[in-house]
Amino acid sequence: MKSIEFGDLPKRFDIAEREAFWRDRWSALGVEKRDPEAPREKTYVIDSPPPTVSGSLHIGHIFSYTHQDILARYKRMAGWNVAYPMGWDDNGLPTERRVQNYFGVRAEPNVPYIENLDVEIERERAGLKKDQSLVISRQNFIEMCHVVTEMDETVFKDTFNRMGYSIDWSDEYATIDDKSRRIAQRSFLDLYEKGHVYQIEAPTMWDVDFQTAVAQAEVEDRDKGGAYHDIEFGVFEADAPIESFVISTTRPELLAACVGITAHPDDTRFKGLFGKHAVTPGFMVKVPIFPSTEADPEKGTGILMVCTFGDQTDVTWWREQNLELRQILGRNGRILDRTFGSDDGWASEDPERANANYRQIVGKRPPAAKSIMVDLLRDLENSATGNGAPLRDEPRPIQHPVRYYEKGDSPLEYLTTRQWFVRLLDKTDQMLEMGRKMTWHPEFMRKRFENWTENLNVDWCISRQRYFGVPIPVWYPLDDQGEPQYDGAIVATAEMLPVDPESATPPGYSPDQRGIPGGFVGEPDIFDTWFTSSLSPQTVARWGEVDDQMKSMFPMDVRPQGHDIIRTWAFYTIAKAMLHQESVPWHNVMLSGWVLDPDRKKMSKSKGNTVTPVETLDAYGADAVRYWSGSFRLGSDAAHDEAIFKIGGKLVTKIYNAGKFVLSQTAEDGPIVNELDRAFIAELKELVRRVTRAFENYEFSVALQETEKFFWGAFTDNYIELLKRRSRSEDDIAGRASAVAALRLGLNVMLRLFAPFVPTITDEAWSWVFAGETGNQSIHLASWPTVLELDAVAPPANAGSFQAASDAISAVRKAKSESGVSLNRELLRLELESDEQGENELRLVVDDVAAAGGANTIVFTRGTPSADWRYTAKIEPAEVEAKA
RNA sequence: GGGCGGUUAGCUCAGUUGGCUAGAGCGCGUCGUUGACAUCGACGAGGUCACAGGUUCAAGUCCUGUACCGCCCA
Repeated sequence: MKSIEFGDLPKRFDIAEREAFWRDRWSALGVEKRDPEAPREKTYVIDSPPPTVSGSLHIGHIFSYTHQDILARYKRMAGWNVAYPMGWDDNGLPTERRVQNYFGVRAEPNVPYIENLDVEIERERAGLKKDQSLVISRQNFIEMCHVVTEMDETVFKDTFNRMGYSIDWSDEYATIDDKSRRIAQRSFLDLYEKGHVYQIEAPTMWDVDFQTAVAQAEVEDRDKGGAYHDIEFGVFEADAPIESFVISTTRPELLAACVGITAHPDDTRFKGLFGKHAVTPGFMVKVPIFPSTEADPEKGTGILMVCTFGDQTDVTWWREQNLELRQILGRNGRILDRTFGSDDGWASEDPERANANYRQIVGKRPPAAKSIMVDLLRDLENSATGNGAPLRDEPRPIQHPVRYYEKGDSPLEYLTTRQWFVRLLDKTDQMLEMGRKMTWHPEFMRKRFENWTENLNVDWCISRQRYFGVPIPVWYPLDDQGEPQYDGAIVATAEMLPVDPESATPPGYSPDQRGIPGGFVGEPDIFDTWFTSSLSPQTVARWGEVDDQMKSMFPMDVRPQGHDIIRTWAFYTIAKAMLHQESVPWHNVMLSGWVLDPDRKKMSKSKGNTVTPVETLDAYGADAVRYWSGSFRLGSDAAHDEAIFKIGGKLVTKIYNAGKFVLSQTAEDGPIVNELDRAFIAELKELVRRVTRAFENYEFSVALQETEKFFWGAFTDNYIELLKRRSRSEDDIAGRASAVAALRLGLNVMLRLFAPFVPTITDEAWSWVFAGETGNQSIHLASWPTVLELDAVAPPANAGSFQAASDAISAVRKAKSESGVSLNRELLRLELESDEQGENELRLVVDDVAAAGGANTIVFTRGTPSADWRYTAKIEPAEVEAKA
């Protein structure tokens, strides 16, 4: 029997040094490697989230990534060929913003490309001040995005490695790399062929700062202060005012864009107006008055103006009532230069006055335009009726929800632009069906997916007017006037991918035809970043590539992710798999909660309450941080609690010390024969059963808790203590062999149960003896403990033996503690009071109890157990051995 | 306004399909400790399981309602 010399191991476990050692060792042993040749049914595929590369990881990332690594390590030990890839989501606005801030640059079209651009030199040349941005070409900008994402990826990778994540880096990808771009464009081609995408020029939600369209999923409501402005309109018949009414609006700056008036059909106050025309004050524009059930009689004055466009209902009314389009807001969020009385849709009863007023707001942003409009409406000259100033009262402040792009700082506007969409509204039933085919952990998260799907009201807008992303692989022919023919879109062919239509030439054209009449023009837009990241399963499985592995990897087994991106990442991924493969993308979805600060607030950079993982890692080590993460249920939010890192650290120390102790015990080889040892193994068997079941149900925190409880309680506090004498006995050779064998088996099994949570300390302890015994160089290459494996040990004569011994030794400790006798003092005689059953149960293991209690003899007396005890130990002061 | 989750010891959280006396860690108190472990051990105190009804032989657990906290959506 190989054992260790206790003194050979350091007194303390050097966490930082050993974690570094084991990271290298795992990678040398290829612990994380999958076998690409293994069949699908032996493979367990994790669709791990590619983190957004936009600066730094925070502790919330670590929390959820740890959950998936715990799963990966468990599945690997349980015999699966685990595919655990990692990607980087470097597309999109977060990266662009970071580049803007990091380098102090801004991209604009029609700026020449500079080779080997040195920002500092160019800034100096342009004479820019600190807060001014250097304007650069799109291509230079994209190059900088690559530089920044590579930098960030290195940092992220370091942290992931320090956490001991068993990521298979041979499956690494980035959403901007060639393969991802090819697969994203392939996705578009497939959707185009199947008729699932379309482009349309229509009002869409628009962020005026980023100057791009946004999708429903990226919109959030924010409660903002605003004000109702009561404005009088005239009602005209035969070009003369016959009556008037007052509307309430929070956006008087859109008055020039007013194209209609509406009120609820049952509203008796306004019933007589329907079918007539109103005239707007200030601009004297005639607009129809129509009924609509969408109008809320309780809101404002009950009658309101319809503008192009104030909100989503304006869009609906505009469409349904076939109203004029009078768009006054430009893509940059400023009021456009328009002329009343000039062409169609801009008629006015008094063009001169309209234009005089309008000129005052041209070029302004909505807030400035608003205050100018309010002043204009205080002017009686601008009344449509001659009844006095159109603004009837001072503005009335209110709080109301305003729609924002989640990453934006200005309210969203509705602008008519041409955008590409994926048709999803007609497929919500199929989406719900897909949702039901998957198991959600925890189950209630399915509801969030269903709610979102049921409430979807716009198709998925996938085009973005940005730079750093995957180009939409499309060109448009130019007619004789050089105008793009959008209906004749030319889609790239499969062989061309990945392709940038801004530089590549479409089939059937020559490069010199770009931009000239009769030639072509490339689509300048890129995809929504979710369009690419929603293909993570297809990307990892190399869908459509020469080394396509869809058959051995798809559908995947599990998608781990945060619950905040169910409506985006989960939703779109399910949509893509449905549209492309007519399948679910995975069988399980596993949702981690958030990390809250100790005041129960969500950690975020803006609040300044974030904790960086690196400082936590430095303080406690990876195993302790993993312990913290593993102790929370899926889906539930976790407080960032220093105390739990400390407990994790204590567990690491305890495993180290218990391991050292157990493996330094020596004995002849021999079977596990003693009653107490067999009873202990029987308990261990039950533990293995429970922990395995918990893992299979994705209940990692239960698995950890069960193992931990057994380890501290049954194993270290009781079993080891009960065996201390026998495991060193000089005369009970068989008993000693049995004790040491059972101790080792117990340690061996528990190390494996702990391994997914605390991979370093368990592998360290494993390496001392078990690695050599089993031939498994790492515990992470060893197999998961099974009940079958423990069946080799015969069952105890009495199933209650271990419990009885534990209860009895507790009673002895209690008695010693209460009579102030130190625990290791010898007793000449120990009296144990119990009922008959208690005595019988203890008879088989009484020697171990006596040894552990330091009692020379145990005498049983009869008593009736109460709720609190089965055994009562009685110690006479005279029977305590004097101190040596 | 709709949906979801939570409310258990001073704190952070467990509590499987309803079933003996509601658990753990931290904190607190007392005691102990030089042959695994001071990053320690033992023992102890501490809970009307948010509230009100109901189902049941039996409810922290199931049902109904209420309150508060949080999240998602409108």
